[in-house]
Amino acid sequence: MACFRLHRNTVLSLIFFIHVLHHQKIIIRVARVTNKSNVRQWSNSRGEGKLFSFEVVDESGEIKITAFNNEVDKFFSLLEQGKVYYISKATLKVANKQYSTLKNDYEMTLHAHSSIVPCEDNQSIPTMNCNFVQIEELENRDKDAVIDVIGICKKAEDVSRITTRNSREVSKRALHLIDSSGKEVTATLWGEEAEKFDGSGQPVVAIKGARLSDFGGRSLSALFSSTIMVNPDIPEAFRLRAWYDREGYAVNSQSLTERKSTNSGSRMNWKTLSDVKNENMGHEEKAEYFSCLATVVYMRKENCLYQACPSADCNKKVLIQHNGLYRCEKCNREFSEFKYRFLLSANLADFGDNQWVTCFQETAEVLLGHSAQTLGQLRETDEAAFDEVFQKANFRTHIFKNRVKLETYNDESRVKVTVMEVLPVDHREYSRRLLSNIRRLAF
DNA sequence: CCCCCCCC
Repeated sequence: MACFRLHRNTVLSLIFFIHVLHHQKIIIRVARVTNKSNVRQWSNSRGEGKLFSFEVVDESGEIKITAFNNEVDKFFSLLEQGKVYYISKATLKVANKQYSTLKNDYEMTLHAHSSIVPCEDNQSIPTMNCNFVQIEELENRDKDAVIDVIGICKKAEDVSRITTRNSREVSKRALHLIDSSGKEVTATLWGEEAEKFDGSGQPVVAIKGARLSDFGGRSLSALFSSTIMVNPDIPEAFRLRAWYDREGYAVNSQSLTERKSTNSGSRMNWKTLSDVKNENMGHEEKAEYFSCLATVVYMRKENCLYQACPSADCNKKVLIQHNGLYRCEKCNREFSEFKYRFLLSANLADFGDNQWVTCFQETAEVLLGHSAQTLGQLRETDEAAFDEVFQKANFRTHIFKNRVKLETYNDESRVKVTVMEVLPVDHREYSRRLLSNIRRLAF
């Protein structure tokens, strides 16, 4: 075991120790705690216990240090984020890069003989190695990049509880950060960080080590290893504060994170029309869903409307009787009136293929821009105007959310595509998706 | 000795 006695004025760095004292008990002169986790319990086949970890920085770099069980009791309350300590006799081991975003191939573990002593004389120790990326620039960074960001928290959403895929409950809170690029991004905090965050007074928020996600276009998510600083004592924060109070508050900022996430998120199962055929979508027992960007190239206007039962939740086709009344088989009633409903066959095309689809009431109304009732009356009164509605709706491009299912008529099976929703094309989001496809294909 | 990084 190596034991180094250091002079106060001897600057020995983390890097130095790593080279000299690999796999030995080591001493760090002084280092600042930049991030400190909560105490966490673990339990697995090898046993159970508790731990916490923290990260320290000195002039040479940064390293993660983990404390288990007794060392948790001994050191957890002593260590404070931002403060400087003498740390000695920790064990060095190779870091598992899979779980670390720190720029260090090693990490350290505290043990029974480790000692941590606060250091008051700490002017020379860097506060944090932040490399802030302008919010505007996030647009050009790769998904999953871990970046440092600083911005004014223009708005903090309320904390909420969500259930994860692994059915764990966790708190989350979304922050809307804006910086002097005039761009805005949503950053999500988790757990205790989400619960204790106070956004009053639109503070400067710096997040070191946030993960860039492509949700809603571009958004950020805090990791366990992220450090969240509110109104940090750094020049960037002062500059932002001054900018915001002088002019930034009035900027009509544009967010990189789309507000409406339903039509841009990864939930959408994007397909081209040829994908739908090549992948034999809808051939399974249960229906499949896909979204596509496509252009309407033809609509069968002849049979686009039918006369439906006028009762509230019945859309059954009615038949005119000899007595001039309309009969609904489902309701077993006759009515003097009917209501028009859409059942529109349309042919959609994208760059590679085309596809017949069926649009019922709501989706047909979006495509044609008129209610079934209006169009039904128009057909009766002004055929030219009726035709014009179709002329105008044709060759329009939309996003279509569809359902595909195999249907059988007279022993003949064919795949039927029903449009569930028609959405406007968000060209920014669409371009981003194309770019991300290109990136993916480039691998 | 942990290693969870989440949700829309």
